[in-house]
Amino acid sequence: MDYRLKKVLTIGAVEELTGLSPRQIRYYEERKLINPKRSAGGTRKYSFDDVEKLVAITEKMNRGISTFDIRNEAKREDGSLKKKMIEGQLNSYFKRY
Amino acid sequence: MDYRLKKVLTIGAVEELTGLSPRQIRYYEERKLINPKRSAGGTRKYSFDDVEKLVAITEKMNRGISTFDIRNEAKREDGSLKKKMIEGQLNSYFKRY
DNA sequence: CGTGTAAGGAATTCTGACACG
DNA sequence: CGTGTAAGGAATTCTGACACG
Repeated sequence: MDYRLKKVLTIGAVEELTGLSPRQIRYYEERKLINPKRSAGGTRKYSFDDVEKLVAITEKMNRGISTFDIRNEAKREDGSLKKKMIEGQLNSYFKRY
Repeated sequence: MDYRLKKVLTIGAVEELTGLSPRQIRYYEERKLINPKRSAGGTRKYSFDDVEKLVAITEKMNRGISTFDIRNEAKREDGSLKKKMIEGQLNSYFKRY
């Protein structure tokens, strides 16, 4: 019903809206961070909600958080947020030095 | 900004959302009832707003109103609504008998 | 781990035209 | 007038793999 949840966007549209490459978008799907539908022919279909999730994912990736941790964060929906933030900081640290 | 105005849907998505054929969708564009954008490669890109317009157009077509009159209606934004409704009834009449 | 890329194929869309009415 | 369809081509997307690190 809500436009935000309609799975109608092609990967090209998502690419344009998020700035991410198709490779990254497909990879985040492989890591279960997003869950597009498929057309009868097999092409992926995303929602604007997926686009928003990808933007949030991108921010976390930039902070050095792994797809694995992002996945867990998403599942816990929040929970031990502080612990995760520290992990993020640590990951970020090891990446930079 | 608003999802409703983003030109990101392919004609296939619009087909699915409206139930119209690609032929019909392209024809309504030719008659200036909608105005999709184009990708760099030339594929049409529609918004959810376009989808809503198409649904409204479909209703009017079913009442026997011509694309020409629908176009005028859209331009006047309302105006002589009664007159138009009568025209619609007449068109509908001639189509049915 | 996260992402780029070349490869070959399949799905999607495009245009212009003929058809019917 | 409004819409279907076959035709040929171009744009878009898909998967699996190799590469780098």
